[in-house]
Amino acid sequence: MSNELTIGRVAKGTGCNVQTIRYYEQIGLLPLPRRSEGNQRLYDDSAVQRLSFIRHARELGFPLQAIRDLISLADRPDKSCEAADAIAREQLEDIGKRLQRLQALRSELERMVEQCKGGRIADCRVIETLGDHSLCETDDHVLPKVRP
Amino acid sequence: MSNELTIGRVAKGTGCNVQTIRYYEQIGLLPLPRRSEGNQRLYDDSAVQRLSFIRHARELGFPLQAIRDLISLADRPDKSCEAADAIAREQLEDIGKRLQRLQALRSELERMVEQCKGGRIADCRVIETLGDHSLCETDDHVLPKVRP
DNA sequence: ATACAGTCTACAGTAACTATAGGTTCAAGG
DNA sequence: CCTTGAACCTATAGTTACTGTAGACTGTAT
Repeated sequence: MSNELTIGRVAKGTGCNVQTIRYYEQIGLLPLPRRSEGNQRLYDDSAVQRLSFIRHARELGFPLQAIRDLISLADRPDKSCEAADAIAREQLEDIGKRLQRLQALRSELERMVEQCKGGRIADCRVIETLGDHSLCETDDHVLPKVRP
Repeated sequence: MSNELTIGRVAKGTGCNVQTIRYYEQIGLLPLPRRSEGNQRLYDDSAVQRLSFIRHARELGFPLQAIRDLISLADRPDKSCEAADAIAREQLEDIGKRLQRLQALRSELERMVEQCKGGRIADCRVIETLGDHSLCETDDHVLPKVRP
């Protein structure tokens, strides 16, 4: 069965909203879908998957340019190995930092929730946890490469 | 040592840029700092820490509203425990999902980089990795899919 | 046949910055 | 002191990534 879906079904299926899907098409992040007789967009499963990917990556805080890079890895398996490697490594570095900060924040929130069970919040250290610079790459706090 | 810093020093120290600091002040995310004779902002260490927190939380993809909530936890340790607990739990749930997705994506990128080392072109499954909805608990919008 | 929900394009509005213009402050060198 | 230039000030415009609205068209269920 070739499930062809309308934009509304795709939106429901991916958690994106309809306008966002059209926006992604407009900026070239999604390929132009085929249209029905009456000019309505019709999508297949690959579009649904790509859109899910974009949405999840955006939720993780990746900018659209990083997502474009990631997609290019998938779209161009014929790309030079060094180029793909460079993109993957750059993203990996960023992901490593995100993971560390998220884990630190989780620990801190877990500790708070645990204390809450006891009936009161003794001292809240969320700010300190995320205010800590120890996971930053350099001392002078250079912005990540995804933001040029 | 209660050193007073100019906005530029704070910007360097936190990795934010100067305009962003003024913007956060404008929208009430940062308290109004005291001013010098010549009307220039002067910050103390607590402002630096709060700003670092905001920056890291933003990098992790939290919207300013969630950050406001988190800050309110730190600012009012006398707040009702249920309210604080609710905010913390909500963020925790979100963080758990982010962590799983990031870890999945990292594994996939690591696998690709590993294949690259071997000199051959990796088959890329980044899209599938993050396209997967299995970590979405709000699966009611996910369309029927054949899964073993 | 007729509702009416869903889709279309085009454009305006929002969130969270980011950059620019045009002027003021301040610390360092002459 | 006086100058000079970097850093600061306010105000405003531009950017990214959406989100909402208006007014017309399509598709389907009674």
